[in-house]
Amino acid sequence: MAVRSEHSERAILEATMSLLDDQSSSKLTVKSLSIERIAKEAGVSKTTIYRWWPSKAAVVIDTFLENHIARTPVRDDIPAIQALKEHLASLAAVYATHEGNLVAQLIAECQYDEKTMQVFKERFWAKRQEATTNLIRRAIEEGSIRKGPSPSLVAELLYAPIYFRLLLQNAPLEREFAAQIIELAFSGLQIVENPE
Amino acid sequence: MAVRSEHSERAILEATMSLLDDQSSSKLTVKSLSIERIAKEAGVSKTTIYRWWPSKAAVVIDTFLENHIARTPVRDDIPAIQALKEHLASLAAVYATHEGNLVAQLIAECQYDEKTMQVFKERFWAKRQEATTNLIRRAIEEGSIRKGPSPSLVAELLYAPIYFRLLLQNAPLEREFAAQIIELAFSGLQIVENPE
Amino acid sequence: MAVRSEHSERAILEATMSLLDDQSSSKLTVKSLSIERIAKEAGVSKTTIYRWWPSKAAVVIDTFLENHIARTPVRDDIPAIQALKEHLASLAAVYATHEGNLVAQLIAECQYDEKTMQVFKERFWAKRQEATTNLIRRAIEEGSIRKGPSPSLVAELLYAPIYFRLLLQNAPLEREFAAQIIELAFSGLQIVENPE
Amino acid sequence: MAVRSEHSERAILEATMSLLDDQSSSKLTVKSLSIERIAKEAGVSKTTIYRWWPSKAAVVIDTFLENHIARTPVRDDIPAIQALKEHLASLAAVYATHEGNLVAQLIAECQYDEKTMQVFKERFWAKRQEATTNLIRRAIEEGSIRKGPSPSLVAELLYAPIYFRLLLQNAPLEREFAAQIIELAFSGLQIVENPE
DNA sequence: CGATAAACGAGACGGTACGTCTGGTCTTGTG
DNA sequence: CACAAGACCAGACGTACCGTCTCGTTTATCG
Repeated sequence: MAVRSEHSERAILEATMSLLDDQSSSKLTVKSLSIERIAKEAGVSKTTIYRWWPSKAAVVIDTFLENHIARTPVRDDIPAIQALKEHLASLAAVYATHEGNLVAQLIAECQYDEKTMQVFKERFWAKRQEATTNLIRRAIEEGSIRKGPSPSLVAELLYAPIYFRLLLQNAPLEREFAAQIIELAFSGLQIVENPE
Repeated sequence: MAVRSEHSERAILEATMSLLDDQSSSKLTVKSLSIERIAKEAGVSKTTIYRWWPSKAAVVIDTFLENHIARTPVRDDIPAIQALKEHLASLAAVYATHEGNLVAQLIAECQYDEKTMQVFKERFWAKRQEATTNLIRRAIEEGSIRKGPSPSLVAELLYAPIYFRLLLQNAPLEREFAAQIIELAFSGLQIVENPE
Repeated sequence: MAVRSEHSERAILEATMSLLDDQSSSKLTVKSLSIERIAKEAGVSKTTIYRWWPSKAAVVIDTFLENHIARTPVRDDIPAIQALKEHLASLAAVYATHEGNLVAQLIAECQYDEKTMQVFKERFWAKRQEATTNLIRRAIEEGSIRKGPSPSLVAELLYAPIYFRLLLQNAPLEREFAAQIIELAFSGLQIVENPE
Repeated sequence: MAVRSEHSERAILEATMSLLDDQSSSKLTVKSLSIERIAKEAGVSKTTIYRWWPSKAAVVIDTFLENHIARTPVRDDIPAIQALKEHLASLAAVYATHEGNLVAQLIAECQYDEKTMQVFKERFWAKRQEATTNLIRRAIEEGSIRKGPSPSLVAELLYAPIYFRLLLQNAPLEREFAAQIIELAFSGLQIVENPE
């Protein structure tokens, strides 16, 4: 009834991170990150990795996702509307880097494997969704967003374009994109009757 | 001066489609679809596939993407606002089926390979983007959307949530989702000053 | 620290032998013996073969060459001259069969690949050359061959015609051919002055 | 009723020769000389080659074999014994070069294909055998070789060692080797009883 | 001379095998 | 007795040639 070796775990996560960073420069991908490479780099046997993680993606998630969440926080010490703007802008900024690639590839990995999708949703999306929905709810309470629309729907309307660009690459992800989205979503598309 | 064999091409596309459909039920993926299998199924040599398609993804794109575009048309014989609603609703409906899975996996494949992304954008996205941007432009001209915002930005705001749900699966894709998005985007999030 | 699987090795050698024998009848060749076929026949993955043998020829050598050496022995329990005669005769006899074909094809294979030649020389020729040179040396010591000529040169003079016929097929290899060669080589071509 | 295009034939033979010479330096082989490559190099279609030659080896034979025969002639304007010595020495010299490699590889090719062997024997060996047997016969008539042994057997005894070294590479082929063989074959291995 | 039949270049085709790679499982011996 | 080391099966990868097979397009007699 031996127990997970702390040393091995650390070695594996560190090796994974180091490989992902090496690849940062040379434009390589999560796909090119094999369990064999991680094992070799970590000085650990493949068996050990397979024993504790169900898939390569799970290792990657453990390696950097929490980190990623920390780097794009949803602040609750400032007005909600401001927190929203900052958060979206920081998302756009971070996703424009190699880290964005990793997230995109992680999402890609999820399309192929139900279990990975599950893990991804539990470890990443659940937290995000909760935080952002709360943020919108707060914005409504603070009077920055009108009452009525469901907070989670609003969250989707605002967040989706960021991920859309991340994954479809129809245009580069820039900081201003976040502001444009917010502005457009706030003012709406409807023609407003001339009130004069 | 020989020329592409129509027979082979048809066999390849049909075999691919048949494999993708078989896999529909058994929950297999584009990833598990190998060129060798397509070749065998089509009674064709691998060489022939490699001669005409640069990658597995390209075959898949040829197999069903045009079809997919045809099945979710952007009509120009009806008012733009109505065409927009119908188009988004049909997208949501189609992406709720196995076909949605295929598109999602295709987008996933693109995250791993620059060339595939290129092909995907040329064969799929370019058409879509043009059609939808034109649609928004027409809606503005027809007076259904206020002047001002860039048509392509509007298109992104409206389309993104559909793909967001397709890829992140944070909630099921339903027909009504399209309507909700449109309604929200039109009315906007801003608190409107009391006009009277 | 795992180690070569005895089971796999045996399976591979047996499969190879069986394929070579099947081909014996239908006049097929070492060339038509692919690594893929051996792997399939042996129920083994290609990787395993490539792991332990550098080339197809190396597998074939391991499969039958030692056997071949054993079947055409150089005896040291009888007078050297007699051992020589028997050995050459048995060589001629064996090379007249399918086994001769295999040896010829192995030598052919060597012409195309330096490494294969190396392996062949180490595993086959080194042993043969040593044994035959020693045999000649013993014959000299026993007074059956005159002192003077280098034993290895003598060995070449006697052996070469056998391989010559094996490879050039200018005439069938028959048992008597060995005796003819020996007789001719012993008596020499020189005109001997009448001594009376 | 068109007829073999002289231009194509020349182009094919020249392309083959050029490829063989290119490969001379980089230690490549007849095996690596594909019909496709010859066709491309010659600016000719594969069909044309297949129409006139039954195999790659046949092309190679046409390309350089006659040339090779011309370069190692059996002279009949000098005493047979001297012609013999010169011929064997020139064989050894030529076979020590890249040309030797080509001959060796041609002989190798013959081991795999009955038809190629046939062509090789007709185009190369028949001529050689006739010439050399005649040479020995002449040597006997001139009194340089004792009467008795069959001329063709003598020819084999003398020639075989050259080809033996060419194909087995147990030692380098040097000019002196020819002389050593002749000397040994002439003096014989027998112990000569003290005559006086 | 104009018809016609062959030889031609081009190159697509179904195949076979190559040698490499990765994934995930199984085995062995060591600390 | 958990682990590293790594052998194992499986099977896809993309490439190279094979020999066969249309395709039009020259050529070059021969009727």
